Order: sequence, then structure tokens, then C-alpha cells
Amino acid sequence: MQRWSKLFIPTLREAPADAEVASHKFLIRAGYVRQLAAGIYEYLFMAQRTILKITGIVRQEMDTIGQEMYLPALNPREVWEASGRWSVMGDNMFRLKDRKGADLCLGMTHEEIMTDIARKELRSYKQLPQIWYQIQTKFRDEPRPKSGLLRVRQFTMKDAYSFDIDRAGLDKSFDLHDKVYRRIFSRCGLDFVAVEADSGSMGGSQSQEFMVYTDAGEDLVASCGKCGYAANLEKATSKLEAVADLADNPSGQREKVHTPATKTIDEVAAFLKTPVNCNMKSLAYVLTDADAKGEPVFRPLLLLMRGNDQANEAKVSAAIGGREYRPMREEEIVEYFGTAAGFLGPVGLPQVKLADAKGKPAYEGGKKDFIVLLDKALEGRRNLVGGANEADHHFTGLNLGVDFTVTAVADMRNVVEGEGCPRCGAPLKLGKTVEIGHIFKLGTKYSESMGATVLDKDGKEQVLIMGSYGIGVERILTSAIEQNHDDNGFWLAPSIAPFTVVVVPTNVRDAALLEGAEKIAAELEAAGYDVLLDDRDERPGVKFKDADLVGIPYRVNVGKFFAEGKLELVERAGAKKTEVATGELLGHLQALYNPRA
RNA sequence: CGGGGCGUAGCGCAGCCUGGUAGCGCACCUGCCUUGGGCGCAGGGGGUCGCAGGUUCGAAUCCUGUCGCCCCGACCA
Repeated sequence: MQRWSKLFIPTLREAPADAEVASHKFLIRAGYVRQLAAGIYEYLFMAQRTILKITGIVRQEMDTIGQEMYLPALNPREVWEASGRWSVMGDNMFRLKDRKGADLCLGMTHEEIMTDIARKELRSYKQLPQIWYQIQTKFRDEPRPKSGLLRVRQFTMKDAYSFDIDRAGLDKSFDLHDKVYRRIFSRCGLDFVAVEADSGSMGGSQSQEFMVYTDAGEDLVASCGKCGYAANLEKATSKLEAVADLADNPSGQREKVHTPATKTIDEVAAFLKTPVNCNMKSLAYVLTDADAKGEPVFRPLLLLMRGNDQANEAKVSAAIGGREYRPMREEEIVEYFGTAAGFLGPVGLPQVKLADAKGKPAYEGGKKDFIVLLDKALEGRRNLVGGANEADHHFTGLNLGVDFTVTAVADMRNVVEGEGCPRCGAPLKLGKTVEIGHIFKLGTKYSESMGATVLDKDGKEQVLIMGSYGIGVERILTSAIEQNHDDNGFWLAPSIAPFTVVVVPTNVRDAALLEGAEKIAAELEAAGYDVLLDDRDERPGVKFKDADLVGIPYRVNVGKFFAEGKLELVERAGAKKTEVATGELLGHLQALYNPRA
């Protein structure tokens, strides 16, 4: 039993002005955390208690399928060079030097370190499969930390890695994690959804995210209420309604038309009186690659999309093998296209082949050669309208293969709410979410680049097949708060709350009340509850407000009816008050939640 | 990296435009009072006004620089 009067729980009446989302406001107000710097937080007593409960559940569940380790956060450059991610991670990685001048970094994930252990130690297929995990601090120099604990630069992650001899083994390991993750999030009281996701810089073939719906989230998920399809917008596809193509030009060929002062797609469409969907939008970027010597090479990149569609950054990134890219600057547009933005198009652009993700010497060809990507939604379309690479002019009647060619076709557009589910055709819904977990089938990306192999039955060397699996521990807390709060505070599931019940004597100067409360608190503790006794010499109003604020799911008031042998049991979630006889309290509470059950 | 906003007591804010001894509410300390939803009365402690330069007799206030924090954007040519 803990006594509130002895604890440091610095609650605030007002939220700090720079807190926007509910979880941020309440974590500060409830005295859980304080900020040290942008994206760096101090976890005080209450937060730490909750985090320990969460990691306790994570550990208990993970131990059913894997083994816990603890790896260094301080990593030497060489290991990251071996996988090629020393450069890929860019500014997101915290880097430092030791006294000898050697490069080090702070680990942002641990594929490299785990793979390093595997390559040094694993020798035989007989040692497989292995699932290794840890619960550890990660460091990521986010471009923009925000929303309190939702996007930070230092956080706790449960990261797990699987090593198998073949694909079937990986499927099994992946499946085990899927099941364990569902149990973990359920036990933490979260309302979550598993969705198809993009693998991003992790690489690999398949990945699945675990998301919690909340407006504080940064990710969009497209979901189908009918068949259960759900995917991150970075991955989601849809069934598009067919669009009628424009008729052939009278000449049967492309025609250049004068389109003065029509810089935007909407202006062009309105001017030519054509549907926006029949206009082809040209988006110009510059992608960065490395040449054979590892020096950066810049390459113009042109995306062709339907006029009313939006490019999805992650999909584009996937289409170009994860290489970095940025919007083309104005002067570059003039240099590459010979005209200013607004009238860009693919006709007459020199092109190179798109090297695959493994292709070492990047691209051949001249410096001005383009990579041109056509969005899937434009595949098969005829007589498109597009820029003529000449001021105030567009082409009509553009046809792929006749008037222009492309390097590749790829799905790059954002799905729009209401479009058909790719599986069943029912309208898709979009919702904002927070990512709380992510599981990847990595394949051989790390084992191959770092040389992690074992001998198989035939004595043949085989590259390890890997998976990696992460849970954002603090995000379980923040998303729980986002899901369960009102004006007065929040409530956590008893499994992760810092205390399961707070016992509140309304007046500690009344010896009978205080003694009674102590007795009740001791009794509850004996029954397995984490009990907080609010023995502070404060007025009842102050105690009630604080109790409502700090996330404890149950409260017992020891007050004016105590003399008659009665108590009040308050369920924070529904603000439901029940009057119970003193002797019947435990039974009532156990009906709601029994820590020994 | 681009744009916007803000740095004055632990929290929330005023004062700045128009320079002249730094204020309010909450919180905190002492006493009295009160005890079922942030009670009342009285007294009190706490701030190099983010930092560094400059202008001035005098700077929280004006100027320059810098650091920090928050928000939006970093896609639609």
C-alpha cells in the first residue's frame, strides 16, 4: 500500500499551454511525466509504475515464444556500415565520436546487432528457429517530435528478431508474433486493429502494423467495414471506377494546344473543358542515389498521375527502391525541362532504366536522363492531356507507347475515402491512427548483407531468414489515454494502471474515517490489488478531482456513510457510483476486476 | 529544411505598442476556519523577464544576434 501523502505525484490544475493532444495534457497534469527537451521526457513515479506494468505484460507474453536479452544502445559504426544503413538512416540517427575519434551511434533499432550475434554464433540449422527479444531504449532524431509522448526522440521499445532456416519457418515466427501481439494489446485494454503496412527503411517482403484509432494519430488507415480489409494508406489499394477516355483528336495524333495562364491541373481541365481525370499530372522530383564509388548521384524523377490523384510518399519511395527523393527546385525544373512548372510533361524526355534495389552501380546514362513512373490508375488510359514542356502549352491525345514511354508502372496514388475495397468492393473508410506495433518479414536483407549463415541438413551454407517485430511501449500508454479520457482526466485498464484502486477517506482528521480507510486499503491489498491510500489532509473535492485525473480505474470513498457501515465504489470509466456495505466491498470489486483471477 | 507562434515565479497569464524600481490567478509556506467535487479569511516566500551584445541617464519593453519550445508544411507544377 502506498500513501499519497508520502508520494510525489505533482498534479496540475491547468495543462501546459503547448500541450495539444489529450494524452500529452493529461500525462503532464496527472504528474506522470515532465519534459526535458523536445521529444525527451522524464518519467516520474506514476508513469514508471505504468510502464513497468506494461513491460511486465509484454515480457510475460513474449516469454511464451522467445528469449529476452539486453543489447547495447551504443553501437559502433562498423556494424551499421555492414548492413548499409549507416548512410540510409541519415539525420534520423544520433551519431557521436569516442575519445579516439571513432564513430558511434545510438541504436534506433537492433537488426544489425542481433544479426551480428547470429552471424558470430549460429552455425547449424539445428539451432533454429530462434526468437530473441529485448525491452530497451531507442534513440531517433525525429525531424519533428510532437504530441507529447506520441512522437519522441527517446523511447522504450520491445524489439524482437526471428531467425529461421526457410520461408515456412519465417511464416511461423511471424504468425507467433501476430498472436502474441494481439494478446498483449488486448491485455493492455486497447481497442486496436491489425493492418497491412509498408516496410519502409526496414526492408522485407511483408509487414503488418497494429494500430489504435484516434484523432491524435499521424497515420491514415483505409478499412472496409464489410470484409475486414484494413491497410495503412501507404499500402492501401482500391477498386477504381472506370473513367471514360477522351475521343481521338481529329488528326488521330497528339495535338499541341495553347493553354495560356493555366498552371494548375484544375485550370487546365477547366480551360480545355476536359474531366480532371483525363488530365495527366506531372510531378517533378530529384532522387538521390550512389554511384559505384558511393558518391551521391542525382537523377530527375517524373511521376505521372491522374489529375485529381495525390502521390503517396511511401508508395513512391517503394517504387524507387527506397532511395531518397525531394521535390525538384524551380531552377532545376527549367534546367531539366527547358520550361517553368505548370506545363511539364513526359513527351521527349530522355530516360534510363530503373536499377533494382540491389543494383550496385546505380544508373547509367546521361545526367539529364529521367526515371519516369506512371501511376497504375493511368495504365491503359488513352488520349490523355499533359504538359508540352513549353510555356502556355499542353498536349491533348497523348498515348503511352506512341507519344511517350515510361520507366515503370507503379501504384503511387493515395486511396480516397469511399473508393471500393480491393477485396469486396464495399466503400472504404479512412481513419487516423497511432501505430503501437509493427511486425516485418525481413527475409535475407540483413543476414545477406552481413553474412549470417548456417549449414543446412546437406551441409550447404544457407542465409538466415529473418523477421523483426516491434512494440512502442509508451505508445500503449498514450493511446490508452487517447482512447479513454474525459474533461476530468483518464482511466487505464487495471492491468496497466499505476494503481488499481484508490481509497479516499474524505477527512483524515476524522480518526474513524482514516482508520477505516487504512483497514479497507490493507484488506484490498491482501486480495492482490495495487492500493493507493489518499491520506492527504485535503478537502474531499481536491481528492476526488485528483483521483479522477490520474488514471486509476477504481475508487473507494470512505466518508459520510461510513458510520452506517457503507462505502462508495466508483468506477472511473463510466463515473458509476455504487453504495456498498463495508463487508461487501471486496466482492463487488472482484466482480469488476480480480487481480488473482 | 520552409513558414508561423511563443519564451516574464512550479502552472496559466498580463505588462512590451508609447522605455522610468515586475504584476495577477492557481500552486507553495504559517495561522485560523472549513470538511462530499479544486472552501473561506489573514499573513508570507519565490522571478538575473531564455541568453549575449547594442541604443539610452535608464531596457521585460527599442535594435541585432543567438538558443530553446510549440504548431503547420516539407506532395499535387
